[in-house]
Amino acid sequence: MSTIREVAKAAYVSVATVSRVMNEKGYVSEKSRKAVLQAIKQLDYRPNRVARSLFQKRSGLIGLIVPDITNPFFPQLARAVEDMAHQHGFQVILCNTDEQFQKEREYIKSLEAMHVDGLIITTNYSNNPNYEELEVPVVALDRVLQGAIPTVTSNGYEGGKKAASFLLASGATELAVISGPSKLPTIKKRRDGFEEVAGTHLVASIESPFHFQGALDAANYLFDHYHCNGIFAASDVIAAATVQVAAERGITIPDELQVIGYDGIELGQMISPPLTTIAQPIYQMGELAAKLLIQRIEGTPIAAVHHELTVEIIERETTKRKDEEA
Amino acid sequence: MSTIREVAKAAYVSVATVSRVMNEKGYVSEKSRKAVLQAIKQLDYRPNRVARSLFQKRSGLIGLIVPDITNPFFPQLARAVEDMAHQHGFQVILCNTDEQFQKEREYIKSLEAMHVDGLIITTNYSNNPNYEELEVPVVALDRVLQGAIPTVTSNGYEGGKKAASFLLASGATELAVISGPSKLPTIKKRRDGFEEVAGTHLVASIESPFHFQGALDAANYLFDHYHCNGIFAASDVIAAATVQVAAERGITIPDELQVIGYDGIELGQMISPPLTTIAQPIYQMGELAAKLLIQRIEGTPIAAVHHELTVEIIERETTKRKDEEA
DNA sequence: TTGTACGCGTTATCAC
DNA sequence: GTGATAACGCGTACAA
Repeated sequence: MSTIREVAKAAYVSVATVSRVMNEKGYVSEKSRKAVLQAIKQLDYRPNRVARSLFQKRSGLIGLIVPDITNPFFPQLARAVEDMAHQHGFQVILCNTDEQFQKEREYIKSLEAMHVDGLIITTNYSNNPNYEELEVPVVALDRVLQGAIPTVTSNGYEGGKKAASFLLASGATELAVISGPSKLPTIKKRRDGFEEVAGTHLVASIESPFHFQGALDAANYLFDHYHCNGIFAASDVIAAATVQVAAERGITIPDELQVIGYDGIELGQMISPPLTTIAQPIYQMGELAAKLLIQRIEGTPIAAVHHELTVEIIERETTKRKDEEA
Repeated sequence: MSTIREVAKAAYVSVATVSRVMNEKGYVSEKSRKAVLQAIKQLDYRPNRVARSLFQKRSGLIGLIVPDITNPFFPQLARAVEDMAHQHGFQVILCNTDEQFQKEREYIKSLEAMHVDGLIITTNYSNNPNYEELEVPVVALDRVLQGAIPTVTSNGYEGGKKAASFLLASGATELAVISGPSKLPTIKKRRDGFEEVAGTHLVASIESPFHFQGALDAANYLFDHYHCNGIFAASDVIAAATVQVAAERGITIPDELQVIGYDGIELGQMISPPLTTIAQPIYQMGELAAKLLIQRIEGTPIAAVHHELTVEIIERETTKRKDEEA
């Protein structure tokens, strides 16, 4: 890879002139412009972004911190962030924390040291590292952070309520919720909304980890100890596990049992029967978070508001159509 | 963030001494070492990695190029690469190309300009950009590249054969394969292996895109035009679509129809009935690719060999147990 | 054992 | 219009 100095030499001008041509700043005669352009093409010169970063204190890098990209909720989010970043000339560094505070801190230190221009954080802790004290702009995604940090989530409370109303309207009378870890505020809201509308129809409320295996256990536990005909799961993965356990036990869906998930990931369409779910606008959430972050990076003052996007029920085949209501 | 100069001042030594302490190189008296360490802690000094990169010509960055992180095969791969990279002090930059040659080239140019230390490429083209001519080490993952580039794939040919043998042994007599885009060599091998063993039992061989919607169409097409009782799908997503279409048409699995997928992604366990599949060691593939790349980066000479990992059949419920064989 | 000074590749600020 | 040159922060000869 050639340097600006080599280009300058080849074009018989100084490095300053080359720089001016590259950045279209300041005056430069048509003649030397041509010469420089020619040399650039010939040598396939591209400015060394490391050197540029050092001077400008801007790396063009964004850190994206997720618990685990393997959890099917995150790839879409990551994709949205990457797309938006790419559009604005940023690259994305991917970090998996496994929800470990220690790993998250390490990553953040490391990213700071390499002078990333901003951070998008999607992991969920109850305790918070002082993100406010970070020198780089931060946006929280699918997570509420205290302090002056912009946040993007979906309206889980509303989603929980919608799920309950829908089940009730479709003839379910005994409602249960399989929540995620309730120490996560975004998750707890889903359950709260559901329980509020479910009211006296609520027969069970249990928790499950996010991964499939754990959710299988949770579903089995639920079926062993309670009887219900309408279940709201706090994630589509948990819902998929519930559907599978029901199938194993010969419980027919949606006749004997209706199930609603939460997320709207593609998985929902892939299982049989396809899953009714409360869909978050995942891609838009990622896009918005990236957009907010980039605006902050570029200096636009952004209110540290909480953006709560609306969710929407996608009716598929784990619930009864309202007009077929029993 | 403080600089080495500030640390030097605080410790009443020169920057050289600080550097020596940081990198544990050269002699430094116990006394100044203490002082420096003290100052480092006090100022929370971490060397600016941009400046360090500029000097050392080593960025600690690895580029990971995938078609689409949203395709459920890639998150696991990405996770493995990131884990291994992290263990060795590298960070991973994620790039989605959508299989567009143009985007891939842009990304590579960009990554080169930011002086990434290496590249892992997982996209599949028939035409090849001259990766050999790149100045940075490259490793191909799930893809065969011509030239002196190390490659990691799974043994698709063997996998295809295993699928056919298994179906035959479980009583299937009319075999079909739903392949992926056959211009991808790694995919074509799966089909070739299958067809070889299927022999005269092969009744249909069609292609499908990788995404679920397209696979749904392909499966419908297959059922409309052919009759078969054993299907091998070139990916688990395609298999999931096949299972779903079969369910819609009232074809019982595995009694009337047996299905085997390829990949071994978690999705396979989540659908009903759980999918029998030819599992690639996805995580190990990512790990190996990253390991090879890092070795090359660190200067260990690595043979540009093709690593072909063995696949394994995971028997779940879309096939009949051999001992129940009809 | 320690400090000074230079180079890494770029951009911006001056003079000319 | 254009060309030296001083930063940016770090690591390392080389001199002390």
